[in-house]
Amino acid sequence: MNTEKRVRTRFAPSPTGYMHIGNLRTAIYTYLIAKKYHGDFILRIEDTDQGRYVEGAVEKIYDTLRVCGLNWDEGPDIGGPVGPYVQSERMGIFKEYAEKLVQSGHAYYCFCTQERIDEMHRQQKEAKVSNMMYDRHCRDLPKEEVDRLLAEGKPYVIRQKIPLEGTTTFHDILYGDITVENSTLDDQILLKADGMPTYNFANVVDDHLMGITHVVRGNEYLSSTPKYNLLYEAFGWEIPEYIHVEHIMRDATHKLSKRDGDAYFGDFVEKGYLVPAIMNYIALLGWAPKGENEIFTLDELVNEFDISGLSKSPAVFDPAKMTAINAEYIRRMSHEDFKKAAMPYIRQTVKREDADFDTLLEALQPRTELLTEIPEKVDFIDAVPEYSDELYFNKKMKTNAETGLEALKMILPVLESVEDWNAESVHTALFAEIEKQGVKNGWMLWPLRVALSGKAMTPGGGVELCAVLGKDESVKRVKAAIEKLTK
RNA sequence: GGCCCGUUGGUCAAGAGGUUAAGACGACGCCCUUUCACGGCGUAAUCAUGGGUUCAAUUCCCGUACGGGUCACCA
Repeated sequence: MNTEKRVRTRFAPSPTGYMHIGNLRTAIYTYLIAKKYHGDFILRIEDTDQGRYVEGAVEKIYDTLRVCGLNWDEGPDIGGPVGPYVQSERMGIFKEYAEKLVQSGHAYYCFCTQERIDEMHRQQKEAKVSNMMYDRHCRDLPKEEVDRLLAEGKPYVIRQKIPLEGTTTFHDILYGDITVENSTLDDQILLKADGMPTYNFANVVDDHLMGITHVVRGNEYLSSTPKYNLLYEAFGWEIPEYIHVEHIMRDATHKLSKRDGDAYFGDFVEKGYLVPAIMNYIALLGWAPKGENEIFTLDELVNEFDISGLSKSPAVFDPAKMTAINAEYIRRMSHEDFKKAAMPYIRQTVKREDADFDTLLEALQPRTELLTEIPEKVDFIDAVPEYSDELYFNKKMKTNAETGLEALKMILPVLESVEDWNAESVHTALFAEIEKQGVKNGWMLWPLRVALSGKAMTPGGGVELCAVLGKDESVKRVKAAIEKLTK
């Protein structure tokens, strides 16, 4: 990769809705390349399609990029030396450059009506034309004719005049040289009838004017890149380095989709994924680090990232792997951070104030993969849910409702006798009793867990639950369980 | 359909003309453990396919299959 010049990359989304996860990944790679080489990361809004503009979408882009820590050095909101950074505010520029191209013979006015184009497409389809392109009807209109139509005020577009013969080769850092026959390239529209540029044109002009050195974008642009190169050549501009990244798939044949609720950044935040974990995982989808570590903060990624680790084939999104990474992030949180993150979820099902939340959080943290699992995990704290006596049966512990009753009757006086109530004192007292009775730990503690929680799986065992619930509540629950089993 | 791109375990993937073909997630098993986890240890599982080139190919070349992308006054 050529880094002689100051590296400048850009993320150029269209304000057409929410932030797609694939788009976000492109933003991450784009950011990383800029930062890795101490260059500039630029945000540009490509809103040249007046019809697709979505209210609030620009703010959504800002918000997402910000919470992800992908801070831009130049952009619509903060300005910069080569603004404006919103394409609709640059209309005059594009028209001027399109006309330059007409003058130099690399583009031409086209007065074809939409009806004529539609009819042409219809006929091409009927004739089963394999490569449907504009038929170049206006390509060689005499100058006088063009001037006359222009003077009449006839609507027009400006099309790129692709060479009829020869080939065009472009270079991609990942894919190497790619060559195509010019005869397969369409005389694409550069300037639309409404005076707005197409993406294909605006993109080239802006990337040049903004001094972009490395163009990072989705692989769907691979096939139009030869046309971009022809444009750069027509202008006599230096061609940037291209890095096309493959798509993220739901499975081998489908892209992530809106319908499955797995396409947007916000979907995952809602599902309880931590933002750094999402970033970490999607960075890994289509890119492999050199070493064996897989957990990286954004800053660490800046150092670790290397273009050579990018993949040329599509990657299937694996929710299980992202969950595992999320769990790793949760485990690595400090107690305080976890508390801050988890309490709102605990509060969804726990209203009481007198529980020992620190003990609960300690038990919860290594058992939590997704924050959204928490409410269900702690929903027994306010009150024991309805449960079946079957729960007392545990093959490994050799317990059942009968032995459970026996154990709980032993436990009750022990708990009542504990003075200074905490996990340690309860543990000491209970284990003394276990030894005294000569029973297995589980024989005594499994029923305690059930009695306290009405669940087979809880954050922590009987001892921790005692500590969490407090003496009065624990004793009360054990008594209630004895009563329930006695009936 | 034309053109372009791709194909290493279930998934993400490293890798190199000669390797026991990494690692992670997942699965399974064992250990630890008062459950579930966490942690530890281990097992199974991969070079799409047919031809070349070569002493040697999963690695290089060609074809085939499969998959993806693109063929808009959308980006």
